[in-house]
Amino acid sequence: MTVNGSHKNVTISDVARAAGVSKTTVSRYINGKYSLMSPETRERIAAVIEMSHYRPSSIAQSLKAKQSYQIGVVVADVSSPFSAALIRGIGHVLLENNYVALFADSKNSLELEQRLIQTLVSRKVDGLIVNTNSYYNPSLIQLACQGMPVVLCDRQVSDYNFPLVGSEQRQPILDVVAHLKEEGFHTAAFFTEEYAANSARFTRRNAFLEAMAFHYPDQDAQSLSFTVDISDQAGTIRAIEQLLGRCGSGNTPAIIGVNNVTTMHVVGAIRAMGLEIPRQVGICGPNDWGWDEQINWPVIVPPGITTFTVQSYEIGCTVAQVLLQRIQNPAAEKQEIRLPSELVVRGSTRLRAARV
Amino acid sequence: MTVNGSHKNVTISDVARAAGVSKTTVSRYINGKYSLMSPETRERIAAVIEMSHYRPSSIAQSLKAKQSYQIGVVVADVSSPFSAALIRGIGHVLLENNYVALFADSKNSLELEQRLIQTLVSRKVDGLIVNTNSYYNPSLIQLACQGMPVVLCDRQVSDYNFPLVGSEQRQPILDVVAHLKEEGFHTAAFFTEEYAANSARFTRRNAFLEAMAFHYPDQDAQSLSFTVDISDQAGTIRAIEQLLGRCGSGNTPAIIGVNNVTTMHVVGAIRAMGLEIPRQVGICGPNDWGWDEQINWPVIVPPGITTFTVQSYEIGCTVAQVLLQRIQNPAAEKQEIRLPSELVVRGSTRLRAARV
DNA sequence: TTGTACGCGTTATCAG
DNA sequence: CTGATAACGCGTACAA
Repeated sequence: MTVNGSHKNVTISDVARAAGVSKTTVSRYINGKYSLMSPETRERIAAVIEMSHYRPSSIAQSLKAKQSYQIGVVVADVSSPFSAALIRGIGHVLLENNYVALFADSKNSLELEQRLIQTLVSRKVDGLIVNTNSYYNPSLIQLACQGMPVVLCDRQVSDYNFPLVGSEQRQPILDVVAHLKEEGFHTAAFFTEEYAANSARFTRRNAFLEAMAFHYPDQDAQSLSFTVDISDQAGTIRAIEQLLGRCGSGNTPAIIGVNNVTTMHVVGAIRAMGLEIPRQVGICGPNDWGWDEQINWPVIVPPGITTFTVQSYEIGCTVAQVLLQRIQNPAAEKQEIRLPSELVVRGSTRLRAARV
Repeated sequence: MTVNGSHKNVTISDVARAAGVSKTTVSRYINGKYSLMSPETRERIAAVIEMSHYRPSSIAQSLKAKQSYQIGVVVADVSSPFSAALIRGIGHVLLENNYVALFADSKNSLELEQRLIQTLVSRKVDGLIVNTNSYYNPSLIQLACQGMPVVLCDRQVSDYNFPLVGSEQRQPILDVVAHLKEEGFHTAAFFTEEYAANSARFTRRNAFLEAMAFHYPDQDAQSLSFTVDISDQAGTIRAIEQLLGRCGSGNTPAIIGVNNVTTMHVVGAIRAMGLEIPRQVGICGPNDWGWDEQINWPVIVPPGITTFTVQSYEIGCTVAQVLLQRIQNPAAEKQEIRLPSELVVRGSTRLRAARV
């Protein structure tokens, strides 16, 4: 049928010629305006399209329509489970609406993020979903001011009212600290990556401070917040040692990880130290995996890791929907949507049971 | 591309008019042909572009150039670690070459895969990277015959010689069975998802059979290959019980998972049964995580899971490079590239040490 | 050194 | 019911 590689792309004109009609009619056929042509022409066009494998060029369509039907999606880290579930949700909604996603991974770098956004903008995406790397982000604000529909994911930016979809940040932390107190942990500690430029981490940390003031009023919460580097296990081990030293023997602290990756990093450090969970130290954190994931690490890692859920897949669906709405109606009021979280208690914080 | 009333999109004509030159000259400026204009005009154009935030429309450019500089990437399952690392690799190489990726997730469904590919094709992607769901895939073959550059990822398709980049399948399985024999496991078993339509799983299974014939010639390898459903833990538990029953008490079998997800699923089942690893049962499998991942589950899950590495990130880089080459030179010889694998022994198969 | 005119594939407008 | 024709934004022979 077709000859080597060099197969010319069949266009609407080719179809028109072959069917003996005009481009206009073919265009009408493509757009389903069958009432504007006789059944015979319709048949004829259908046959030609079938045989030639003709597909309209969405590039030309975009040029004409001034819409690309493409959405730019910039995530901070594809390798995080949060991003994976997010991408699925976004992809699902976009596909249903005949949009396509241009995904890009900013590798936790603001510089790369900006470069990628530039690229996507010049690709004429109709809108942008950004899981940004920086709370201070003038270039993103400028973009929005120029009329680009932007919806943020999980992380807010200062000095501009972006629409945002993310998970609830404060309540789950309050819940988890209450739970730790109830289980009899001597104190709670918060292990976070650099949080200054990351609104999600920042907010969680503040919630931790707030919860500590309530449940552990005699503790100095500030000094129980440790900033760690997930590529430096030795440093994390030192932090844990410091925490244990402060509690004194016989007293068990619990660690809250700021996110999934950090929590797992801390688990690794605890295991490297040979500590017993939860008798010597408790551990818990958010669970970014989407609900349908097969590798459910909090269950698999003994004795089961206590988590609070993050509905990453649903966040993806929602953020895509919000963006599409915004594209249709840019004047709509900007909303900030927070999906609820749920505490799932597992062995890693069941201190009372472990003491029996 | 959005025109939100406030800010019309500035085109090359606008720039030309504002700078008092013709579109041609502006076009030349954009494409860096500075030798074709006087320094003054160059300055003037630069100024206008700067002030107007003009960016050439890559849609119009694509229409003209008959190249979209877009690559379609269809993965079988974004939520698998393999895909995440793969996407990173692909994205990295494409960005460096001024290409952009249209990522799509086929959710392990051939039907969805085909639909997605249709979408991508009508988007006029310059090429396609596919981690396909089916070994029998006429529609993909047809596409290739029509001249679309296609490079496969890890999974081959029958009856057509596609270029492919993936990991080595046979050798690591042979190595791992040899290792199990050496550690004194009574037998090895292979736990796989449906493998008939998946060349990677099929090949690994065959390698298992081959290795068994060599290292465990007295065992019936066929019946030691279990097909499991990762959404059915009860079924997997039954399979493990059957395996244990066959070995008899005092004899320890080891399980090889066909892929990362299956291996973790089996670990979950083993834990649910309360079995001790590796004393009562050994477990190992491939590790799809990219080298730079932070959540390194084989290390974190006690007693450490023996794996053979899959260089997912590098596979992504390579597959993108191969595709770009193919786009440049469609007549080039088709190659099948297999990246090597390495056995990493951890506690989950250290039977001798566990018996001491 | 700069500009004119046309075409890329599609759709909307208007005229039969 | 059908079809010419003009855009959409850009690149490029071909002039000047």
